[in-house]
Amino acid sequence: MPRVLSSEDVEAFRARLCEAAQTLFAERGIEAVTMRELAQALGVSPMTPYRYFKDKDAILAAVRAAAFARFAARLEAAMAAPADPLHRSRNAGQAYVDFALAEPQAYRLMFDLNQPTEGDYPELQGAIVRARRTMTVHIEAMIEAGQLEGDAELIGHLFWSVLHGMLMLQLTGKLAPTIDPVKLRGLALVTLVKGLGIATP
Amino acid sequence: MPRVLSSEDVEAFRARLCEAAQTLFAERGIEAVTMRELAQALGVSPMTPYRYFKDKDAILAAVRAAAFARFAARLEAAMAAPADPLHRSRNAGQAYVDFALAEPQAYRLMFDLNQPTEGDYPELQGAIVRARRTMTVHIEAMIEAGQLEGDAELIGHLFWSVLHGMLMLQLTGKLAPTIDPVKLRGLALVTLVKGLGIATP
DNA sequence: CAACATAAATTTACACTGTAAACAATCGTC
DNA sequence: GACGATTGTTTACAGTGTAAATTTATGTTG
Repeated sequence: MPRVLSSEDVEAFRARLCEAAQTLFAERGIEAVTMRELAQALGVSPMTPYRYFKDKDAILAAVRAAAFARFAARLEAAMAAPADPLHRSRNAGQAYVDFALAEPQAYRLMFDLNQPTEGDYPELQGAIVRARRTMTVHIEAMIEAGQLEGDAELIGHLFWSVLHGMLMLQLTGKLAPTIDPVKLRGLALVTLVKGLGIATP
Repeated sequence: MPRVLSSEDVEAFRARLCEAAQTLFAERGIEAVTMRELAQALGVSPMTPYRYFKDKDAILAAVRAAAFARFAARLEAAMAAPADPLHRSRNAGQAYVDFALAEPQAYRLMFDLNQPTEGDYPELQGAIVRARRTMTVHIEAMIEAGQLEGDAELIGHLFWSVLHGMLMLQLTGKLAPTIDPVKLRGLALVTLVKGLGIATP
């Protein structure tokens, strides 16, 4: 117990806690994880996390922010390959789906309606803004390349809505048993490409 | 306290409880409502609801089923007016949005990722199946009318995904401040109509 | 009609949750 | 070397969902 904690130590503990929380969430489900479990996973007494986070909601917000950061990083990585805007667009969509299906609990938490609004957590808000910008960047590129016309931000939100809607219906088990999610995503893609008038080579 | 309860009485109590739950959910938010509050709202002791529902999840499932039933009824009503299939389609989409925005807490509960899967609650499952069928019926009508080609169920799920995705992003506050939800829905409509090749008069 | 059996409702009790408040232990500073 | 502040722990509490025991009230029966 050092008398004073460097801000690096504080940040390190927070990171360790978020990591442990994320792991436990993925294992046992989010709502099944308790404060005491979390503390025990860090080998620390039940009240210690409260020295580093105001309350449980603050922990969830930090985990959400980390998830959005990973998410944005994946999208950016998927668009780093030097391809034409249309292909980058496809890669981004695929990365979006891959992330949601690889880390469903994280995706759940990111878009959980029961979580408090992000307004109270600046770090989380920043992560969301970054992810959102990442999603519109390639639309702007397509517009600049003359492959598409319209409001980039609005079109980006349309793509986002379609992806999010399909994934949520799938993750909540609302799709009919006869519906193949892959086919659905294929239909969505060709419909959007045609409907928006995106120029295909 | 009659000695034996007719099944009508049982059903009546369940209905009263669901109604009270729905009201409290809309007022104070879903997760803030407790079993004891619910019982008190019915003028009954805290354990009495357990005579009519196995546990809290069963109550939530019943409320969800009722919400899906109201939802399906709204959609059906919106499509009852004798218009051509395309207009009925528009009306259905509008009714979908109106319902979600008029009863956001109900819509939240219906598509809450934290709720147990509907497999354990046959009544709920039936309500969902009915709502889903309602959503594909007008697509089939358009195909039969020669205004559209393709798999009706798949296309229905695409419409559903777009509506659900836009609404969830809006309800979770994930839309950028510069995005007007009405504009977004307008763009979605014209894009789907054009992308799917729906014949417009 | 009185006594009982039984189903409905209540009361009590318990394990568990998040967290506030009091407490103990440890280190840099004078 | 003693002090004061800060970290971590212990204790305590109100509130949750719900299991078990208990009471209450009624339809049936001797």
